[in-house]
Amino acid sequence: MTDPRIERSREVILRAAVQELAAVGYGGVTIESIAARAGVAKSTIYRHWPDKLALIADAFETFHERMVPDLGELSVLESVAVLLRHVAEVVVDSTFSRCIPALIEGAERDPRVREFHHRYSAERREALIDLIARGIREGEISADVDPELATSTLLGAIFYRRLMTASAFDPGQAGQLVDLVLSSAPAR
Amino acid sequence: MTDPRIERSREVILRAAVQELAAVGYGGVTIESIAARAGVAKSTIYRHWPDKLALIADAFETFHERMVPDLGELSVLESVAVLLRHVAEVVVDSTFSRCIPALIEGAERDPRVREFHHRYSAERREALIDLIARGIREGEISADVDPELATSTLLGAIFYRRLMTASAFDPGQAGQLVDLVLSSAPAR
DNA sequence: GCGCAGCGATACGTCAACGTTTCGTTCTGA
DNA sequence: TCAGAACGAAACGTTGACGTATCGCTGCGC
Repeated sequence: MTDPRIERSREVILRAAVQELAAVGYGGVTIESIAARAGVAKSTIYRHWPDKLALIADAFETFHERMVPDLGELSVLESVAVLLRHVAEVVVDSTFSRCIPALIEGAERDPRVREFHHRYSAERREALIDLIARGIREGEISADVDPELATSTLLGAIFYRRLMTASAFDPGQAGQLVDLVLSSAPAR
Repeated sequence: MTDPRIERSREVILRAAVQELAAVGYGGVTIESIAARAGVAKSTIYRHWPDKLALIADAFETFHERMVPDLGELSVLESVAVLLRHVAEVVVDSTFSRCIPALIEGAERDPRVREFHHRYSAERREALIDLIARGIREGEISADVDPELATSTLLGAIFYRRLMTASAFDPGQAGQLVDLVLSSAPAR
């Protein structure tokens, strides 16, 4: 059998790494601070990961929250609202949310960070694009709506408020947001 | 008179600081790299600013682009489209744009950065909120539209694409975006 | 219970950036 | 022209983080 201490160490270190990322940002993370938070010797970390980025990437891969909730038998518009509300709740306050600025900045400078930042972002986006496309096929949403643009618009509202302003998006506004963007009969 | 060398040094250093910020990010900026880029001795920088953050803040204050273009006698919807197109152009590609991730990350960790990040963001937002409110008063936009929410939505679409995805918002889509969000007659 | 592998503690060398200081040079205003 | 201010160049001490290495100890599998 494989030594259970290995898995236990890995887990506590990965968790500590995500918390550190959320707390001090991508540029601020330190192997030593992660070790301290995890209650682990620095050497133990270097036994499992070659360097800092590998650890951070691994940690994020392990602990990022999949922002796509289970949608039951709801209508498309209701599903979109539920999904957006869920995204908003995560974005407004969660460990993951506090990692986002770190990821954005990291993605700007490091191709490896960029790769998984965009990958996880795309995962959320595609769920929504598919949903809206279905809504159009089923006649619930106007065919004038571009699913891709609408998705950027819906998610954008939530992330914009979190990243660029002092007041976060209120998850209770999710329905109102859906109405604004999707329940429309374009004038032109 | 005051020595002209002072102003000349300040200017070339501030410009170099913004360029460095755009190039390597908030966490990556180095006094020495700024000095090198500016063609100036490190001691000269410390003669004018007490520390790194003071310099960065000053530089950004000096060189950030005001993303609010002059709007002539256009209709409200046309004005919004022009404004969004301008924002998109700046966000897609500009020195300022490359500073945004750095600002977001900086704002997350440092209250002073947060203060001016939010301030400049609010400047853009308020111009748009006022415009939309005017559109509602003049009957060009449905009274069901919440100007604040619509603004976050419009700007959000642009920033979201820049910060979270691999493909930036196409400024040519500005009109389509306005149609989607504002040219609506809500179904409910 | 034995041997080994994983761990904690700790010390170490390296490096990069900080911010300071010094000193000779050059530019400026009076 | 001349005193003083600003600057460039360079050296310096300090700090903090990196990543490495050593060495007992302890818990694991067999």
